[in-house]
Amino acid sequence: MPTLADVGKAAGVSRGTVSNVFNRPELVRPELRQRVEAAARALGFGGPDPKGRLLRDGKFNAIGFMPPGAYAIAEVMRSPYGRELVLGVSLACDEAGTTLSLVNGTDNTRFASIREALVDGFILGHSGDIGLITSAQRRRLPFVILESDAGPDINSIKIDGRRGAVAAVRHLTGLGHRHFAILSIRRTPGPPIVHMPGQAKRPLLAGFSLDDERLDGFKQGLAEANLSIDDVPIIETTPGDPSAGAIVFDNVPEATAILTMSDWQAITILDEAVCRGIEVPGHVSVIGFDGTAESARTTPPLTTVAQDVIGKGRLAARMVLDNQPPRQLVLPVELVVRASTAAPRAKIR
Amino acid sequence: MPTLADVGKAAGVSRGTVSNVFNRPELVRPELRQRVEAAARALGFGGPDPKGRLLRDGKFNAIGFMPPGAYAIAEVMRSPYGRELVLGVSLACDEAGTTLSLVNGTDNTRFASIREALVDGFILGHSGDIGLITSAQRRRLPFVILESDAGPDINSIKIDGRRGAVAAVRHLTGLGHRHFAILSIRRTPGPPIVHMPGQAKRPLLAGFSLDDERLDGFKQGLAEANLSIDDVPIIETTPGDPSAGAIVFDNVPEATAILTMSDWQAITILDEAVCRGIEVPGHVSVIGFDGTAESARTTPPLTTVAQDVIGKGRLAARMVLDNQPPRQLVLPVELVVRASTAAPRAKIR
DNA sequence: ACCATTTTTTGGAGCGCTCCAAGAATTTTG
DNA sequence: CAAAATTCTTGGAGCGCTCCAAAAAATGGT
Repeated sequence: MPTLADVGKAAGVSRGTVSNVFNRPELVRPELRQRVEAAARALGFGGPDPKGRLLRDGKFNAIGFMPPGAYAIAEVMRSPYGRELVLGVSLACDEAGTTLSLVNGTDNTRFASIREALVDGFILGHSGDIGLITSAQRRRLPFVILESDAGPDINSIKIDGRRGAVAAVRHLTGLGHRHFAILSIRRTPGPPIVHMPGQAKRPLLAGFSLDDERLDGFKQGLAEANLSIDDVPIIETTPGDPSAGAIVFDNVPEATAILTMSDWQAITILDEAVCRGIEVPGHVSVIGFDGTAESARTTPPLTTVAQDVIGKGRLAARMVLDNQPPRQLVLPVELVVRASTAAPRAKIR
Repeated sequence: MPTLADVGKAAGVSRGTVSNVFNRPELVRPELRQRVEAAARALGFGGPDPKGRLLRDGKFNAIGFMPPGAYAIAEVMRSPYGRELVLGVSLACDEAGTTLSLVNGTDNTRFASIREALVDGFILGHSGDIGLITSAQRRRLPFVILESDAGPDINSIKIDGRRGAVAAVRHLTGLGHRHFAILSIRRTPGPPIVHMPGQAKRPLLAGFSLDDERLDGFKQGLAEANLSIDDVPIIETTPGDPSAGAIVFDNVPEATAILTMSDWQAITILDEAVCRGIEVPGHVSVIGFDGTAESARTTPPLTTVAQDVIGKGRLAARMVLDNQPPRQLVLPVELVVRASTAAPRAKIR
């Protein structure tokens, strides 16, 4: 690979002049410029190597997005929520002329990824892993963490998940539902976990604030209707697990209403319901979370706890781009009632 | 920002030793190591700055994805096709432990972006702009261009658009359709362009091989049914233009079948049809392109010319990651018949 | 033709790091 | 206990570039 110096030698000029030819051509005499350009062409030199500039200037002109939990970029791109989040981030990046790096973080390489990412700041998908946060702090770059309580010194953005969860339950109990199932999120790879009532270790307050908060909201909503969350089966699946629907229907056939943690999960339920000839909302009501574009297009359209995912992504990007003093934002949610919920009519089957 | 040298000074050791503490801790005596670590902590040094390493090693460990045409990252993320493409790329990146940089390329900054992207290779979304390709070649990095004929020296991957287009038309003429409208892609920002039959400059062979090829396929398919593409109105809209449906219905009310260049466009038509009370496929048949996941979820589900978008993205990433001698791949397409096409029944209105 | 300006070109300094050969310290061996 | 072997630590070199102050060349005015 030829360098500026090589081209300079070939053209009989100095390193600095060649640099000028490429970066501030107006500074160099046209005749000389042409000679240099010819030399560059002859050597197959395609412009100054960004590595050198980088070291000099110290700016990557990029922000990094690190997938939530232990998941990979591809899993983010698969999820409706993840896609909208990335879309929002990319919107802000487009505006700022910044590159968006989707930083890969597999379990063991995650910390290294944070240490080494070629970015000027980053966005951490939610994660209960405190190590990640300290890793990020060490890097001394602006960053923001999503859907995680990380204290007052750290940029964070989250939605009011508790309120959303309460609203979801109120809507359903208001419709007359008394038999629920909750589809929660399993944060580690693996098959679904079924927590039936009465079992010892129920997944409340497991350390992931996103889920905790929503479960707590469900609990509160149920309590308002004199129901106890302890009587409600809770099933945890990884976000896109296609078997979620089957597990729920198999384990909780008596449920007339299913609360989920994401539209994606709700869609899984809908799909399985179609397979089994279970009518939604005839036999069972299903409620999503996030209010992604997909939720409006399902059959039937999903009732869901909507948030502005795109706006959140954009805001997150702006936060790291602007590098202001840390703020903790809590964004509102809104229950969007569509056609996947109705008064209970009949038991399944 | 403290550097290795600063930490070294503070701990009374050399730069090199500090580097070893962070990169090959087993080489340095535990006692010394701890002293260095303490010094690092005291100075708030969070590990060697990647910039330095980068210059030394010369590998970014990242590949860049540059949006097709003149569009921005956000526009890619909005389009069903773009999302699946990026998903495919990210799949390969996950496997390779590589970062995926979504490189921003607005019109004028695009060439600079290619020159400066901090990547080891890149994927160019399709583009008729030959300048981009030479730009990419100058950079001397492995790259692949999508949906573009770029000659034998350049990695390229495309689908067999012509065959797909022919299949789409055959399907519709076989159903008895004689009145078509074509929704094509406008490559420059701006409002839709309507080309009615008999007008001078029709958009055939405009220089963008993706569109050209498909239009050519439509032409061939129509010819097989003794129809001429010169009698078919062609409307060009930017990929996500929501007004596409309205423009088509307003300008070509007699069409019983609408051919599009993407599922996204077809979905636009479907949406507008709902607004106007036009039945699909009762009043008009609509056919998509790409076979994205979305196409299966519309109402009615779309008949579409399917390709393996995710596979294509993955393949593209592998190509630049592997850096083999240039290849030109043409991937197959398959007509997927769903419910958005049927025999013509009645004129609209 | 000469000096004062203005325009061009130059090359040193330094960005932060890792590699590596060589030197220093320590441990082992005879 | 000295010499040999081993383990640690060091600091120069160099990655490719841009900035900048200073030198060189060109230009203009008299």
